[in-house]
Amino acid sequence: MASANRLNPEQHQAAYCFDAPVCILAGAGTGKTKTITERIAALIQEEHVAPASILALTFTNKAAAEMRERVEHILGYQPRGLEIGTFHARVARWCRQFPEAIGRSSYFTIIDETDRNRLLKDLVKKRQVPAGLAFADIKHDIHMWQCAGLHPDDLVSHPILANQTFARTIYTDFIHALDRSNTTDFGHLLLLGQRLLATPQAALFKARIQHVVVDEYQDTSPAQTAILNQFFSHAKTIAIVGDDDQAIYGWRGAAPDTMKRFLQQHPSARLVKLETNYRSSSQILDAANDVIQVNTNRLGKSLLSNHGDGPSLQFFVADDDVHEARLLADRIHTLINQGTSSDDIAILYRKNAMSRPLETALRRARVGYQIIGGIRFFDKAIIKNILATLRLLLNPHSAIDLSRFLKAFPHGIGQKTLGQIVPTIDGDLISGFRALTSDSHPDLSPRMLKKVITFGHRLEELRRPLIEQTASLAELIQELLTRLGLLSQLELDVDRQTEREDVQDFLQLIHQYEYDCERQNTSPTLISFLEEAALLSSTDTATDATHISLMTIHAAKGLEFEHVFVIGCEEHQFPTSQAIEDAEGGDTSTLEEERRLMYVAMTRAKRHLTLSRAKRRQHHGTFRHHMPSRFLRDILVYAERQPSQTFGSSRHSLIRRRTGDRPMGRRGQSIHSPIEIEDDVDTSMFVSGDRVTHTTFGAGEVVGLRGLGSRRAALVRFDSTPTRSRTVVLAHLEPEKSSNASSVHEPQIDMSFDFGA
DNA sequence: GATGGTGCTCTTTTT
DNA sequence: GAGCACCATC
Repeated sequence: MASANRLNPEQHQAAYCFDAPVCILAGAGTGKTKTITERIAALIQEEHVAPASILALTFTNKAAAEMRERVEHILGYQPRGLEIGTFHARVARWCRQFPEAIGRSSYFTIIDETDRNRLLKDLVKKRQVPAGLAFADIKHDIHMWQCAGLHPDDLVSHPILANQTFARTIYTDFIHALDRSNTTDFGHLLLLGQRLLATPQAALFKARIQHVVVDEYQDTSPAQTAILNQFFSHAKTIAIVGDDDQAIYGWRGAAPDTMKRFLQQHPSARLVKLETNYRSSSQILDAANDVIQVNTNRLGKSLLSNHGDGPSLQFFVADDDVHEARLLADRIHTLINQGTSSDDIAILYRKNAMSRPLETALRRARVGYQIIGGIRFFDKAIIKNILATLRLLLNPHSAIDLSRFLKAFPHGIGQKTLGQIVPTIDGDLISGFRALTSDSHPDLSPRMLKKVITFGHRLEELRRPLIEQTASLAELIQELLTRLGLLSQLELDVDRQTEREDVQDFLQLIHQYEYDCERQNTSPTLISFLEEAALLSSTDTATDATHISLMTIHAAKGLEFEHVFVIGCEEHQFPTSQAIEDAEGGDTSTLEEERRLMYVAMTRAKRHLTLSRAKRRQHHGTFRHHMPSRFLRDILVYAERQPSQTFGSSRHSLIRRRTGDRPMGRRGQSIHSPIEIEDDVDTSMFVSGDRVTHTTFGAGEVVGLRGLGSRRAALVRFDSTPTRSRTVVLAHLEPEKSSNASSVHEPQIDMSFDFGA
């Protein structure tokens, strides 16, 4: 039992609890992955359980891969049939086994968020939208129903608000459209899984699963819980792992009390708390606890550091977002020069848009970085077009993919004709390009009809080699892209360098996929490749040791770094405006989630945690001023209650850019020398309202800023043509001499958070 | 039907 | 700062 020796007593108790369901409350950095991998290995090795009877569900593919690897490492061999994966990936696999049980045929496809929204929008357009109802609200309602595991049929008996009836209609249309086009989206996939597990076809397979392990249980939605319950009812052992303080997916339907409810549903369950933190210094944990302790209704646990003291936390205050990015880039540049490895450094932010100034600053400082999440490779337009083409050829019923295909590769058939041949609502069983070859289109002119039919036959021709798999996948796809003319088009166009590279990367990826399949003794089919592409999460990218990592806090969940920088610690950014407004209206749940998010961010750090804020930040082209985040205050107020600690060794030292007028006054405090900023030519030079002069158009006023390809531009209303604004390149603009416009935007209130001065 | 310019609106977070 | 709808033009 060598493996068990590596566990501490609590971890051991959690891993080896086989006689009752166990709820493992695992704080950040307490070795929960280790505990569950040991558990899985122990089931196989010591309890002699068949690997195929174990189902382990994780939140990301990356977590699943890591878990599988670690289990294999402990066992020393690859267990056969072990079901490890994300909810979505497992469910998709099961559905693929019994497609007809859920009203699908083989080769059903999974559409992504963008395509789903496009479909929803189309459906909304076909109906009479009630006045005052925004698309966002409809989308939100449907999303929430899907998370709750509710099918449109369930809504008949389910209480809904009066203003939700239209959304319900659209939801019904939406499900019909998915059924008809043999597709599904992320949300519906889980409902299909739920339905599948209730069918006789799945009974055998369902009974096979006898041991269930669920990671990140605090973030499971009711739709996911419903699937779990199908196994919980007969499973011999159950282990759920999670941390209610790290529940950050409420907007995806996860209730913050999910863990608590598991305990209520399983009265015999044992609660095991893992509270020894092996990751962070006590300074970091203390500060993180200061933030999280404000929340009410926690299951309650207190993390104790096993690492002891570390350096103090650091704070930066920057003038604006660009300045903040530069300060960080400088600091990181220095760290790396001093020998810190790049993969020990991460910058975390609340939302993706915050990465832009960072990217500029890091490039300038010659610091290699990679963005985890953000725009995925598979989200790039050119790749999406190729994927849509492949999906369409595989699944001729997919109207969504047909529409995208025709936009990407014009065949003289536009959206109008498409609308006439592809019925998206009501009745018709034919859709997608199968609709093309059917000859009953009374609305079309004979000329158009001929065009459409020819086109349909062409697609059938393109389709055949893919279905019959006459050559390797990579060859087939290369051939297809050649026949569509895409490759020659890209060759000819100088401006499409990036796209050319992306397509090459894509083909390379297919090669890689075929190679991987070969190694794992599975056959590389197009459908399995597409599925992997669809379900690959944005955070699954492999990390690279020569680059620092940039990501949202959500994407950082489960990761750890020696140095963590959390930027944008400002009211209305973090916490978000929405959370602040909700709280003012009496609903503190979103604010509590923001607080947990800060807790997650802070506990990613092992030894060095730096928090920064900018006094003003560019929003949609204009600057907005922000007060320091209340979370900063929660940390610092607490620090002040500890007067015995001198600053140099205290938990909270301070680095602040000297503004020249007021160096901070505390004894022993370190103040960095002033940091020079050179002026940059970018949009932050101008803000809306600035008076400018253009080399040809003369004087005018900036009304907006925008990007124009790789160049930056401003939207200017010129005095000579006051009725319309013009987009002009920044290089042609100069601030009008007398202008004082930007100083008008100075803050009315700036607490200039003096951190205990 | 395709294309290109223009001016709105807007996202937190993602499987 | 991007995506989108809308319009004018070819």
